[in-house]
Amino acid sequence: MKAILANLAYYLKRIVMHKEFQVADSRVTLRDIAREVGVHPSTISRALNPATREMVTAEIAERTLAAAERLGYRPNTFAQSLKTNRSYTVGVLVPDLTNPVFPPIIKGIDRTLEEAGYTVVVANSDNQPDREQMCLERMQERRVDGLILATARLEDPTIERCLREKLPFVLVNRTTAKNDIPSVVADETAGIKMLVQHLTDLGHRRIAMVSGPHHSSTGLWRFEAYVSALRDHGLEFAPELATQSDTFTEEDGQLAAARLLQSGHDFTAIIAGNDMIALGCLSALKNAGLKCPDDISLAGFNDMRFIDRIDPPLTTIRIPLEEMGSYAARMLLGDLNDDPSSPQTIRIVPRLMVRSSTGPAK
Amino acid sequence: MKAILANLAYYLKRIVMHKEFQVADSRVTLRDIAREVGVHPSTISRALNPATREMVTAEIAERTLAAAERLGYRPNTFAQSLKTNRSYTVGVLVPDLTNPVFPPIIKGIDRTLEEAGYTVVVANSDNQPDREQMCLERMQERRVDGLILATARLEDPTIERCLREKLPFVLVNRTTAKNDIPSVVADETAGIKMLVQHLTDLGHRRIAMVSGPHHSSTGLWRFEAYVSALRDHGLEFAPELATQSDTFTEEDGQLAAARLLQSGHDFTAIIAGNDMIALGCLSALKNAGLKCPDDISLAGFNDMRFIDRIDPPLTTIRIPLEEMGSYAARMLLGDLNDDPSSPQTIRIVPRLMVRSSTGPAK
DNA sequence: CTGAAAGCGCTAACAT
DNA sequence: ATGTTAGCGCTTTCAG
Repeated sequence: MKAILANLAYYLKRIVMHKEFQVADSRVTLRDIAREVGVHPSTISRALNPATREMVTAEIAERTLAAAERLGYRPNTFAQSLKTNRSYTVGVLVPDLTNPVFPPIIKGIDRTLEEAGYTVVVANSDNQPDREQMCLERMQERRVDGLILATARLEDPTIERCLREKLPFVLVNRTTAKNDIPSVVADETAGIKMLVQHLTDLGHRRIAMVSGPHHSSTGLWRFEAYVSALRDHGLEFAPELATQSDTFTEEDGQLAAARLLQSGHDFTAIIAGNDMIALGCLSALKNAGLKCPDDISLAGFNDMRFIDRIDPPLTTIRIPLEEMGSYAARMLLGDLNDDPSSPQTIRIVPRLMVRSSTGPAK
Repeated sequence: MKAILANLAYYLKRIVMHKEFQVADSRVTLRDIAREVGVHPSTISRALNPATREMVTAEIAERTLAAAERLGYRPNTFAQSLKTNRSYTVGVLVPDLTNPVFPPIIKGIDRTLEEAGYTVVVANSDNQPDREQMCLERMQERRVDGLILATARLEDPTIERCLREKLPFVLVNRTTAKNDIPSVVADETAGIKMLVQHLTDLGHRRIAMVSGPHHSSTGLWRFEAYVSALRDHGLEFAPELATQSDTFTEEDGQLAAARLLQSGHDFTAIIAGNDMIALGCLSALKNAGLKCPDDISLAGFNDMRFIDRIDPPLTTIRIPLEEMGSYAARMLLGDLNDDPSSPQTIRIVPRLMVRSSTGPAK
């Protein structure tokens, strides 16, 4: 009796659906396959899941797979997630998608995570801390299994929150002051050293810096590396030659460089906090009637796309961005699977790219 | 093959899923709030949903909201989606995230959809049709409510499939041959006309074109617009001056431009299918020992980021990319809400950006 | 090896 | 206005 009612309900459902969706959404469920194969839905579930497939007869497994294929079965991820409490979704938070540094990182993350069966959800914070929190909130609502943050500041409330809420997460590109969170970053010190070496080789002795904001690791550490690299070369650190850009953007880079130029101090080279800031420096130099590299040499950091096509092609430090993203993804996967061998931090060694924006000191 | 790939992803997922997972997730449910407030869970559900809030007493609504806040309640989207069959997720398919054209489009989409309560999932097809199908399959597994495709070719199996499966979707940037699908694209004809006008104003009579691949609307239509714009100016279309780049990349653009140059035909200007191809043309010109714009003028299309910083700054056609994305998102929202007033197609009028890559004809 | 049954957290039709 | 009830589709004990 019960079974009859159940069947009746089923057919009624089909009829209604036929009308509403016009076979649009062939919502095939386990039960449909079960009916086809002539076994219980839970058996179908077992047959479909490779991890439990051995529990069923080879013959049933085969017929199940065939029927699933034939009917165009697609597991309902909501039901799966509701049951297992796993979303197979990872959130990625970036400060600005239109900054060419991030797309390759995302690509690397996506590739690696996709292979592991995860879906990536990218969110743009537009460099605004409150938007960042909003994004995080949404990710939590979406019940992401983990997060990859490319937005880290040295003191970072978003990270504090992830820690507090015990969300598995890793950092990429930037890290925190304590650097105690799994992260994949470039070896900033090594990169800056290469740059200083390159410039001193060209005869530069008065090297200025327009660093990124010191609330981010890439801002502060590159600055500190600059100071110590100068010392290594027996050059004195002159505070008046060090300026800080408020953000990693062309605009603020230009402003900072303009301040530096207006100060009247002399120098023959500038190291910029990254390529974006370098672009700003270039504008400032142009406005001041200075030629690069004839009057002032200029170097950047990141080797972002197209930076070799600008005028003049920029000498910079290449970071394997896609690889960095891929590492971060693997690290997070290690986290999610409680793999203790997963490293706590990776520091990628960068490479000097010499181009035309640096030349002999005047 | 398609099915095998789809299944593979599924299996991989399942294997990992087998592992245990313990999260310190403060899983507050409706029942917890119900207990606090002293009413039935369904009342809480009604109080929490703005659309049904009027069904409950103001006092209970208030206490519910307070309790939800206090307990840190977060609705379980899986349960909601399972019940309502709505995921509030939209998929966006792009051919290449590292092409600077797409991030602004995505940004516009994201912004608009986020406001409407949707989450955006971006997938990268890397210009590979089979990867595109895989991405689509994943999106369907994720049960996206709709799709925005930036990958359209004139004849497009992915689009055919969306149509067949009755997935709500719109196109952005590119469209299909029949152009019968809701889409937001630039007015390619108007853009090319501006370019031809600009070049003829500068005295150019022999204008070549390195178009994008003719299997995409942006490739073919810009080419056709070029032919007809020449006619409008009383210039004869010379087939030997028209080359096609296999893809919208620097590399293929360079190859195509090199072919054009080696052909020995003379011309004084090149219109490139887009800015990426223009970059390739620039390389080809350089390799041929030709100076731009002194020997040959060059123009692109899209006005992508940084194209004004290259050497020489490129004359091109500006498309409001973020706006385009935003329009596409609104269009899809109209679709999802069965809004009949939602337009079927939007053609955005672009703007000529004159820079230094174009000059008087020799 | 397979079936039965429970239930993940939520919504919505129905009942009061 | 609120409670009751019945699932959404799946996984996973527990029986047999």
